[in-house]
This record gives sequence, C-alpha cells and structure tokens, in this order.
Amino acid sequence: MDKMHVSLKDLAEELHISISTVSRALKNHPDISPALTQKVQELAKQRHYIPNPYAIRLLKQGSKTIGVIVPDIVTHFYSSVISGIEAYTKEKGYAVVISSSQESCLKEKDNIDNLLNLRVDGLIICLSKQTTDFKHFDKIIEGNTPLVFFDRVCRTGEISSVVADNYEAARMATLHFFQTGSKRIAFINGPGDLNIAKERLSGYLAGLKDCGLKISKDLLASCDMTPESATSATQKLLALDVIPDAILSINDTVAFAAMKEIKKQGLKIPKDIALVGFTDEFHATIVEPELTSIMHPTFEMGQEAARLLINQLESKIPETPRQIVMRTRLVIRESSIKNSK
Amino acid sequence: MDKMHVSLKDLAEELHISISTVSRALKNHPDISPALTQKVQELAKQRHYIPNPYAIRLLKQGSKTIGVIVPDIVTHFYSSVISGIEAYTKEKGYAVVISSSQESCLKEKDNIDNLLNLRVDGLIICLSKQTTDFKHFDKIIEGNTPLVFFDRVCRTGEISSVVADNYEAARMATLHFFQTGSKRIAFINGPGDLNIAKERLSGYLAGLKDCGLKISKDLLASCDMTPESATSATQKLLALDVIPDAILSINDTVAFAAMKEIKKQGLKIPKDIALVGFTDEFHATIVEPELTSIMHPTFEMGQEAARLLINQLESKIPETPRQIVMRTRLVIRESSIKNSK
DNA sequence: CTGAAAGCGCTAACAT
DNA sequence: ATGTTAGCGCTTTCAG
Repeated sequence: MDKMHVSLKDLAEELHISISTVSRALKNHPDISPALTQKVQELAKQRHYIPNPYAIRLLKQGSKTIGVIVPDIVTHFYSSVISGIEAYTKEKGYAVVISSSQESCLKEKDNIDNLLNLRVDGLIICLSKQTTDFKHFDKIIEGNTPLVFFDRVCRTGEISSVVADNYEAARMATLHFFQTGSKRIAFINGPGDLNIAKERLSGYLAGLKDCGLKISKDLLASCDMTPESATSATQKLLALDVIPDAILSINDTVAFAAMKEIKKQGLKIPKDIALVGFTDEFHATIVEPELTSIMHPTFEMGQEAARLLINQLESKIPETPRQIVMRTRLVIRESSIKNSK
Repeated sequence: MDKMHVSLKDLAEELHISISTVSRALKNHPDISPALTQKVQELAKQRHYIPNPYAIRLLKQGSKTIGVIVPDIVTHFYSSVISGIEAYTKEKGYAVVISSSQESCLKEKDNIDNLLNLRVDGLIICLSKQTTDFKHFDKIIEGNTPLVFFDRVCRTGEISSVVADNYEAARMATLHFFQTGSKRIAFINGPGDLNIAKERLSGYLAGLKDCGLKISKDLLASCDMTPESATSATQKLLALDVIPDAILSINDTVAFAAMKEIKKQGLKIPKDIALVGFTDEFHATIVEPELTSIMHPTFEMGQEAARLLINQLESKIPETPRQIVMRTRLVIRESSIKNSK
C-alpha cells in the first residue's frame, strides 16, 4: 500500500509552477490569475489532492481538537452529552476526539495521556466511578490545557464544570413519592466518593425531612452501579422485615435492575413498590411499567461544557472557574404512581 | 491561553546542547552518555515535554489512525463492534477515530471527507440506512485508502466486509417459531436496499418454505427501523383479519416497539404473538417478557473488520476482497416460547 | 559521544 | 501575478 499522497510539490512540478502559486490558487487567492487558478484546482481534484493536516497543524500550532473522556460510550446519557459537545464545537471549528475510561481510573489516566499527547486544545471529562483520587489532573493543569468537568466532577474550586441539580432533583423525587402515597422511601445509592452520589443522597435526606418522614439506615442501600450490585442492593431492601414502598435509584441502570428483581419476587410496581430512576435513559419507556425518571438536559449539558471550555480556550485572560448547574425535570410515568395502577 | 508547548529546542537551549542530542537522549540512544541522558530526561519531565505528534506524523508519513463510521453510537451493537475494533487496532499500534452518520447518507459523505482529510490510514464503515447509492466510496478507493465494510455492506465484489449470517439466522428464527407452535409468522423488515434487509427476508421466506408454510404478503410488513414506523408496521399486522401468531423483527429496536404495541392492544406475548428480535441489544433482558433475539458476535465482528483492514494496510500486495460471514446464535428467552407461558 | 544540516508539507512574509 | 525563502518540531544521516 504505497499511499504516496500527492502534495503541493507534486502538483507544482506537474504544472511547472511554484509550490506557493499552487497553494494560493487552491485558496482562491486574488493574486493568482483566474485561468491558472482553475487549472490548478482541476488538477488537484483529478489527482485527489488533500492537504496534509499534519503539516498545517505543525505550522499553525494548536490542534483545533478537543478531547472528551466519558465513563462509557454505550449509555445514552453520555452519547447525548457528546452530541451536545459536538454540536457546539463543530460550530466553533473544533474537532472532537472521544475516548472512554470504561469506568476505570487507570484507563482514565491512560486516556488523559493519549489526548495530551495528541495535543488536544482542551479536555472535557466525566470522572470514572472508580476515580477517588484526583492527582492525575495536575498534569493537565500544569500543562496549561483547559479543562472542564461534567456530571461527575471534582476540584470544583479550581476547575469549571457543568452539573445537574442533583440535590434538588433527589429532593423533588422524594417529595413526589410521598405525595403519591409512599411512606417508606428507600434509596439505592452509588459509590460514595462521587459528587452525584453525595448530592443525591443529601437531596433524598432533605426530602424525607420535608415530608416529616424519619430517616432509616435500613432504607439506604448502596451499589457500584452495575446491574449485578444493583440487584443485590435491591435484594437487601426486599429482605427487610418491613420492605420499602418506594425506591429511588442513583440512575436508570440501577432502576432497571431493581425493577427486574422486584418483579421476580412477585411484587407489583408501583402498587407494592414505587420506583424512580435518574437520568432518563433511552429505554425508560420500553420497560413495563414505564419508568418515572429524572430527565437531564443532556444535549444542553454537552453544549454548556463545550462553551465553557472554548471560552476558556480562546480568552487570553484566565477566567475564574465556574460551575453551571442545569435544571432537571421529573418525568412522571407509570412506575411511581401508586394511586393509579 | 498561551500554550507554548515546550519543544526539543527549548530543552536544548536550556541545557546548552544540540537538539539532536536531546532527541537521542529522550529515546535512550546508546550513543549518548548515561549522565547526559538522565539530565535531559529529568528536565523533560519537569518541563512537561510532550513530543509534537504533528511533527512526527509529518516526518513519518502515515497517521497510524484508522477511521470508523457507524450509523449511530448509542446502539449497543455498534458500540460493541467499536470495542472490538479498538481492541485489535490498539494491539497493532493504531488509534481509532469514531464518527457517526446518524443514519444519514449526507452525514456519511461528510464523515468520509473529514476522515480522509485527517489522513486516516484506513476506514471501517457500516452503511447508513439511507445509503442507496454508493458512488461516494469511489473517492476512498481512488485515493488508495483501504476500506472494509461491516454489517451493512455494498460493492462486495470490490471491497472486503464482515457480515452476519443473516439468511441463516432469519431462517433458523422462523423454524424456531414453527417448532414452538406458531403458524402465521410475520416479518417486519427494514429498508429494502440494505443487504441485511434483503438477506433476512430471504432467510425468512426460506424458513417458511422449510416449514411447509405458505407465504402471505399480508404477513410482510416493512419499516424504516425507527420506533415510530415499527409501531405502525405492527399496527398494520394487528389490524389483519387474522392476525399473526409470531413476529420476526429486523432488529431489537423494532422488536421493542412491536412489543409495546402488542401489549398496548391487550395481546399477550408469547401466548397470542411470539416475538423474536435481531442483534440482541443490551436491553433484551430488561423488557417483559425477555426478548428472544439473534445474538451477533459484535466484539468479534469488530476485531475481524480491523484485522481485515490492517492486513490490507500492511501488505504490499493488494489482496483480493474477502467477505467474512460470522455465525449468529438464537438466544431463546421468554418472548418466543408459546408452550411455556 | 555530540553537533550540523536536510527535509517531511505547508503557509506567509518578502522579493521580483 | 508569480517565485523564493524561512520556519513550524522532529528524526536521521553524515561529519566530526
């Protein structure tokens, strides 16, 4: 496979003119005569000339590329945030390179190195669930590469981020449970180091308080957000002397697993146990009953993150870190309404 | 944001030695004294030196990058194929750039241009469902960029590809329906231009024949693979004077939509209508009843496609196009077994 | 053991 | 209106 991409030089030699003339003709530079310009452009097309982007990057410093690291790429939440990022960055003339940490801190570090090596102009990251120590971000900061976190964030004092109103969302979901007749409201949480887990927990506890319900350790389960661990967390809750009559889940994947286990044990949703998920996954409407969930403005979160990053990138003055909090919306479907079904 | 990445020159000046010495020291070249080598490497670390990849690419021709175009990035099938591609290419030292056509032929063309501009060393593509004309691949072939298709393919005479045994899979699924008590087996097909649609249709028809069932136009519906159109295709089938007692769907997304509609009309799955999907999506086990589906070896398909491409890439002799057919497996769950439930 | 110089493909300032 | 030249950062002969 001798690639031998044609270069300006090749075209110049074939036409017996100089390289710069070819370069200019290809850019419709007014200095070049229309006739020559056309001749050059024709030959270029014919020979399938493509400018070598590496030469241009080298010359123009700056890759016009931004790197994105997400915990995984199959979850609709992340794909959708990525779409938002792409929409905004494309508009601004940046390319996007996506990589996945597969929820592993080690892979996250690898990805950072790779992207830094690629010389991305900036980085947008959502922490892996394993990430509990944040030293590996030093490298990014010291290298002066702009950085923005989204959803799962850290070091919010130093680094800009885009997050959901997790506290408020969890609180509202808890109130919703209470208003629709639930009294023993459980929560299946995720890894305690994640800001989303902490904030949602606080919101849940605040919600209980608002409803005048007392907090019970028993009703607080925890999982690592895999379907398997969500299943055992659910089993734990269902093994209580008095089982919960509602379960709030840290995300929809966990809610799906809980739903499956609840049904398996012969309990009815929402009659016996009401269920609410988080993030409003794509498949919330194909399960039965349809899952009530807290919808995130995913596309907009991506756009905001990209906006934050590019502002930072293009402004000469280093901006002070900002945190943008996005409003979520409780989308009420079948799984949470005790009265109806 | 003055990036000002440090260069070899910067390091050289700081140490009052030549650029080439620094370059060699960083690569542990035996010619350089251990003492100097260490000194250079320390300074490099301290200054966060990162080699400029664009300079290297420019020098060493060939991007060591391969481009992938998938119809979408949220479907588990594609994410999983991508994982397989990444696994193999990473091993071979290639990076992967992923882009999505969003099932649009126009975007597919755009993506091709972008990736070609990026000078990827090769391309792995799954056609968008809208792609019915294949001229835009000429550009790739003429530019001598190796190309491999997977799943949805075209021009198989000229271009290597990796596909599933669609014909056989559809035939087997049809037999499975018959063996478990179904007699009026319907098929919801996708856009007729896609090879997967044609092949699965043939398999379905062959299956009917094998079972001694007669082919009925009524039982053949078609959709564009969106949930909405799948729903209307299902409605059409359910509006027949004698409704089908089994439905084979072109993919799981369609099957999910069909399932929802069937349940909505008060019919039971599989008692009234048995259901089988295609590609074994991630969520097949969270729906109720769990969906019987034809599982594709997605990861392996990705690996094979990457293997095909890199062989082509690295061999000097142009290989003759090959088509690799991967074996699928019918994963029997609840939705298809009339006898049991 | 180390340095000097050429060149990858391109752009742009500086000639002509 | 077109050509010449320098230089982006790096590797790699070729010379010491």
